[in-house]
Amino acid sequence: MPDDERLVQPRTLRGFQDLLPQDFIPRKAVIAVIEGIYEKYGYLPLDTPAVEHLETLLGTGGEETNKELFTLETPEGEPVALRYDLTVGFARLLAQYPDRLKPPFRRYASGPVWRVNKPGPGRFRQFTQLDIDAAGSENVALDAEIIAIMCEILTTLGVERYEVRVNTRRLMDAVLEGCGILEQDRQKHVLRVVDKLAKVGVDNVRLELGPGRIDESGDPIPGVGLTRQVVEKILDFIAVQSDTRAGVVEMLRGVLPPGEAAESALRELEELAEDLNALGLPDRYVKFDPSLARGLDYYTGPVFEGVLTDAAEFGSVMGGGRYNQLVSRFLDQNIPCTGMAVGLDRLTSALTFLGLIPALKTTVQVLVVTMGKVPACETLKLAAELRAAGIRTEAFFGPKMNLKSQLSHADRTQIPVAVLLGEDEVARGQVSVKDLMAGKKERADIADHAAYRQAGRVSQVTVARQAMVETVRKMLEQG
RNA sequence: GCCGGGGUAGCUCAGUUGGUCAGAGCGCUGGAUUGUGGAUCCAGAGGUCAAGGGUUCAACCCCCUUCCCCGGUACCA
Repeated sequence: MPDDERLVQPRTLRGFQDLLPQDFIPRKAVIAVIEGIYEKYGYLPLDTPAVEHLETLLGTGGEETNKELFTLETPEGEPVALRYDLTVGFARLLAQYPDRLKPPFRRYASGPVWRVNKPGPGRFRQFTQLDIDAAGSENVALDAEIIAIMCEILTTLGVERYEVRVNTRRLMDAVLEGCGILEQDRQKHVLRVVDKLAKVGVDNVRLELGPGRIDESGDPIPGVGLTRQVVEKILDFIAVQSDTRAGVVEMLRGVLPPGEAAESALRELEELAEDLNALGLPDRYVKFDPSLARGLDYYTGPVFEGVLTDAAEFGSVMGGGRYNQLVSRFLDQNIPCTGMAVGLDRLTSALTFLGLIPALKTTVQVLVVTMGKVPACETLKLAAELRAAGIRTEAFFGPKMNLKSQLSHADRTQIPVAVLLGEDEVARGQVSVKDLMAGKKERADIADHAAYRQAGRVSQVTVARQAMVETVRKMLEQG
């Protein structure tokens, strides 16, 4: 490392990541699949700014001062912040253009969001969400469709074993109300604890709902402080599980407190079950799970979350829910909405882990290389011809123009085909077309270097210029 | 935030009761090989041992402070 004070140390911010071609190429493929499915379900693309007024993100009273916000100041001194999801911007949009975005309205949006958290595995301060939202109806048929989208995404990406967990906030609301827990803070606390069930187990949840516990590191975790009786009631509720959605509904009847809130929550769940059946979503993929809570507290109805069974350590890779009150932050009249976002960074990490994403280092199909004194304009002409035929082509121009470094470049980046142009070829109006993948395979067993070089021209043909595009195309098809 | 483990070459790491301890592998560059990728062999470049302070005749090593990274936990509208 040069000891030079003028040099800036190259580095990224804590929780931010660079994506090199080998990371970004597979990622783009995933994005294309997901956005294609969004459009298939009638969602329209749009975009909103990364920066919003602080009050847009916080709500007017500034009631919640959230430490996860990346706050900034404009040059004019206005308090602003980076968006922490794409949903709030959508709600703002609905309120801002009531004449142009008339409900029902569906849109998808993709892009980076920012949260000030402690980075962990698959967890960053800047991460990318692919979001859909549907506005203008309270009908849970919309929620069912979104769940269908979640399934279709995972199926299309080749995931064989996954689970979309579904619940509705109204069930837990009814349980809490039945237990006499009415304060919002305590309700939120209970939801947080319940949501940890799968992670920490029922015994720890019992402790955290009651007196609290000491975790493995010796750190005390304060409990909600509920009585034993109430804790058991809640545990009975979240312990409900069944292989079928109908089974869960049936069991819930037994444990829910009597009353209108519980009745209507159950009716909502039943309706959702019917819609999910109508969409042909099997019980083994879409499950009702009363312990599912999710962090955001703008949710008011159904909530959902997708997990890859064989990559569960990556956490949920997509999730969402219904938020019927959020737009009323910006508008007198209320517009009910529901939505879902895919966490792209986690999803691609998990897919890579499962071996479902091919590790591509390049999108280049052909490298044009030269031997001897071949003028650059000859190279450019060849490359242009290949591109005109729709072939992704890189013309090699590097610090060293010897053949070894040119072919090494192709080998390193896994470019499948090379077009070789030497002085001989130029003189005869020919080119050499080389199948690099086949050549690699054929020479793999050669140990002696001289023999290796000798065999250099295997899997290589010399053809007339006019036949170049056709020859390249055939080679690419075979590969 | 809290608990624990770390920061030595581009990467992964070794190192010493404190005294030729500035090291290895991989990678990189050059050569063997001026029109054929890989492997091999040879050579070479690359370090203020995270930063600052302290103890000592002597510190990469011990102590203090700060920063950063990793794991767990908390938090995540």
